[in-house]
Amino acid sequence: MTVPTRSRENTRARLLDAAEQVFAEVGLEGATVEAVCERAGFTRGAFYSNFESKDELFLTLAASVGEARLAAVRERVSDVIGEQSLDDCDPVDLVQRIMDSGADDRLGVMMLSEIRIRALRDPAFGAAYLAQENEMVRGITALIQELVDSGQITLRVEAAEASQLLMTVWEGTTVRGAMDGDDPARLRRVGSDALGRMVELLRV
Amino acid sequence: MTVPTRSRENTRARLLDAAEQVFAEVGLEGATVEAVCERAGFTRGAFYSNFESKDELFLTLAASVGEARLAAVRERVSDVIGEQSLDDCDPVDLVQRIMDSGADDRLGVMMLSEIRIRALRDPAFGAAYLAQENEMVRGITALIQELVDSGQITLRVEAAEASQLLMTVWEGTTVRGAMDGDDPARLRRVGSDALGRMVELLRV
DNA sequence: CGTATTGGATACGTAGATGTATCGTAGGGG
DNA sequence: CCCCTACGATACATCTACGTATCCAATACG
Repeated sequence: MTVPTRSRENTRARLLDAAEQVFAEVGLEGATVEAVCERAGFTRGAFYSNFESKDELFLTLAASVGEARLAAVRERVSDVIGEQSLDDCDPVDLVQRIMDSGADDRLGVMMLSEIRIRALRDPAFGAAYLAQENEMVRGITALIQELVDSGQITLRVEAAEASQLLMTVWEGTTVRGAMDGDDPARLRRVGSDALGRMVELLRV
Repeated sequence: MTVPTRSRENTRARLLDAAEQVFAEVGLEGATVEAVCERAGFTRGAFYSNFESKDELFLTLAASVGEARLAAVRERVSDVIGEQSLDDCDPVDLVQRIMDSGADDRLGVMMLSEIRIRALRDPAFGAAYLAQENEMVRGITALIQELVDSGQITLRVEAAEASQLLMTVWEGTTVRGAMDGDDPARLRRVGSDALGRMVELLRV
């Protein structure tokens, strides 16, 4: 085929993977292009052949991570909604299944924090980030609304507000959890627990 | 007095102030020592005469910011508790008064984010940060417990858990608010509103 | 097969940030 | 009133990261 075999796409992917780790570990500003290349097993030559600058790399990576998160949530939501028996499921369990593994490992949390801090500083980027997150919330809202409509659960607030709160609590708890321990299992647990308790609060 | 008059303390304070702004704006790694000095109206000579490195400056600043936050919450809590008429106050209002202005301007949010990300990466620092935040939560818990004991309010969860949730929601909402608009008034509003709704959820 | 093209490596020049070593000066102590 | 100390400025050497320009090799294609 006309597609390059010493695959450009593959190189880009490896660079993006490496960048995700490095950015998470030392932060965007702290990361050097060379460090990213080294981890990916390339030299800076390869990098500048594929990206214009560290910033472009970050933007690309952030978009990729964001889309992956969004896609994951969408898939999970439609999975759950698709299940014929929406009735005999524990709502707490449902919400946990949706959010779990959004970014449940330490590095994921760090990378997300890095993205958020950039979103705070750069208005355009921030708008994009918020738009994406709103999409996630909409997805979850749809699911919750489904539960409400089917009489599975009765809420004390609107579905939209509930999902927004769940999202916020999940994010905050995950970050907090990542701060005092590496254990990924415990990290996941902490997030799930918080969500569960939050759901209980939201129910009538 | 034996205390230097071209006041060392004053210089340190000015440098810390400048650092807070610069760190918030461009991040810890992105900030240059020279930028901090320039904003403070000094040269790097003054800096290295007062601090060992940028990192030591950050640590000092973070400690200072943290202590200020903690002190503010403590003071507000004891103010509120001290008020003879704890009975005719709106609980929602109380909570809002406590948390409001913890870090309600854009720069404050950014600086806090910077501190949090460092807390994520540096275990020792993270432990210190969490300890401080737990102290804040304890203070708020005390206040809430007071309200519960006096029969002013009945909660669906324990006071400790309630205050932890309030803290999390407030932090998350503030960050989110800072992302899509500068307006400090609106920012404060957004935070307060979220707290208000959360309090309603927590009540029986 | 040989050749052109493309992906990646090497090498180099440059800019900016760091930290130190030295100097000048303002204020307090004798 | 003068000196001496401490604080901050200036000057300098170094180092790291960046980006570009050039070179080498592998692969697609005739």
